[in-house]
Amino acid sequence: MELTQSNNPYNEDIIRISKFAKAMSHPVRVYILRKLSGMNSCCYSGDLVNELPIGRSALSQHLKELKHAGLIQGEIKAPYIKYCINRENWEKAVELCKELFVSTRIELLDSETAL
Amino acid sequence: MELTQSNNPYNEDIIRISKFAKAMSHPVRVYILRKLSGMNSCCYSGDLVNELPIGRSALSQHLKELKHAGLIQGEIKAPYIKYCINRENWEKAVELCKELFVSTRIELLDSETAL
DNA sequence: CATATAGTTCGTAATATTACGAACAGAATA
DNA sequence: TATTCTGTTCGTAATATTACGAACTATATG
Repeated sequence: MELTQSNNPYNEDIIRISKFAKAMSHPVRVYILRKLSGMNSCCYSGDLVNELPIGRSALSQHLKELKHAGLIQGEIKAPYIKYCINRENWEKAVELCKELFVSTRIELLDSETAL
Repeated sequence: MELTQSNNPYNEDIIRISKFAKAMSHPVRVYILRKLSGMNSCCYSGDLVNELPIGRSALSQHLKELKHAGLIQGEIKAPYIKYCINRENWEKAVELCKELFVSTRIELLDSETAL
């Protein structure tokens, strides 16, 4: 099958979901997102280096990738950089997941009410 | 930091989420999962080859990856193979996402009620 | 049995991911 | 100003991902 403008089967949502998933496809990045996704949570690169078995440069690359994916943002608090979730894009990701899981929405709601 | 048995920061959930995300990190695989995740939905490899700009062998690799991740399963209906979602693992993935998005649960519920 | 059909596996090549240490940039501090 | 601290970028190497076509397996069909 030939890919043209008119018959592109990968719509905007599919591309967004795959990019979001790619950003979350490494344990280090999931760890960071989990840490940051709590209400008002933030952290510094140094915190992560102490918690994780990874070097500073590799960690910096992971942070860069999460920034590039729009999922986190860094605020300079010299000499540190304070990282936190990019709420707008994070909620967009939540939306996309919700849409994908729409067929299992019944189960989702069941477990929500059980909380 | 050294990684030992006792201080492994990547727990089971983190590993599972990253593996699930990896399985969803390519547009072809998101397309397949979206197609199959609807109630009682299924498809054949031939359907996908006709819908997507990808060869049979590459598609087969993507299907293999989704199978390996436990997200889909194939049932032989010779000469075809009928693919569908592996509901058990799919719902586990929903659980993990829900847990990750727990901090944005308020927004999630808001949009649920709006449906 | 010969052939066609559906799909997988293999071999290969191009590109992407991941990690490390060294070198670097910028700000705080002695 | 020299030094220290935090974090990024660069260069490099190992490994993983992705795609293709050819060859293969298995089943259905003439």
